Amino acid sequence: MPSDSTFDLQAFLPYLLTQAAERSSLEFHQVYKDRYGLLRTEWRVLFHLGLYGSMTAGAIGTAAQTHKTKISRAVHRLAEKRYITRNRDEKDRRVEHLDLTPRGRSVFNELRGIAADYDDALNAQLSPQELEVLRTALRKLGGSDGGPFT
Amino acid sequence: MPSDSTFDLQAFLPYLLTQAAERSSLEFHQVYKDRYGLLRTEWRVLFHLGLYGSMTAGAIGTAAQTHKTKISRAVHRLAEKRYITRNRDEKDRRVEHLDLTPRGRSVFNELRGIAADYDDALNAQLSPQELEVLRTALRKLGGSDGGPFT
DNA sequence: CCCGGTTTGTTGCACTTACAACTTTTAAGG
DNA sequence: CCTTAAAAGTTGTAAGTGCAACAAACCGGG
Repeated sequence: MPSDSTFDLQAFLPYLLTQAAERSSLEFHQVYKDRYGLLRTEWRVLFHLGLYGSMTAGAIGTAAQTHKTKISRAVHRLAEKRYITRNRDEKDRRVEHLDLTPRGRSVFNELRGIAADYDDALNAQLSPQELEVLRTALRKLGGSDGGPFT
Repeated sequence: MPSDSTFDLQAFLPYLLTQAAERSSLEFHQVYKDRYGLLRTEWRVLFHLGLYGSMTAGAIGTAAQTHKTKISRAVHRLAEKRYITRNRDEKDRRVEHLDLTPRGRSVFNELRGIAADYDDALNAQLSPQELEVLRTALRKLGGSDGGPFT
């Protein structure tokens, strides 16, 4: 016998968000996984370096809201694949500056194109107004600042 | 040196969705994990049974768009914890009908209350109009029907 | 009735992840 | 200086996940 309350799973934001996130990531995930053997965090590191240039592991972790152990292992594998280089900072030798190799940049460029196309396909499902509101709302919910959390 | 294109990670829907989903699930996840030792899929199974009554593993998997192996393992653990019962269908003995035990229902009731409160806190971050559009958009993106996929 | 094909669900294994503990380096105080 | 604390990453281990292979039950035609 079902519940007697009015709680609606189909209106519960964390549930809806997770469903939409998983579904919308799936196809693109398949591409970078099948073609380059990349995991999600590796893709994220690659894209941060490709879009924003040289960064440290910590900076990427902060920007992507990803735990440092995940970043650490992603960096390790990307370096193993020769997609990035790691250079110790001479001033602060705890830190390494990460950069794409030519090979890494070429992978990034290809994936960026695919991502852009894929994003277009997703966006086509929604009206421009919906998209605008959606992005604003997602930034509020996903941002590292404010909110009912902390 | 950063990219020369206009691709914007902060506007890429799968990225925004994943960030918002992870962040918005985190606190509630912590509750059902710490208080009842439940994993996400176990919570989902519990909520489906609590809200919609007796279901089979397959039906839950379809409704929640979750792979059958995850459902299978979640069901196993929920039964182990005595939160649900499993009853073979006499007509089709491949199938089991799953139901909450009194204990399971009590856990569900408590979590449902917490979820409702939590949802309120999330909703308070957005205007009613934003919420309306957001839910509509998320259902389009997360639904198992239509879309640019398949 | 029985053989191949489907459906429902489970399991083995390789792989990924989370969490805490750890190393190395830097910074701050006395 | 020397001690203690903090910051940046790394690693060990237990646990969860994905994928493919599997068993069991059903279904339909010959």
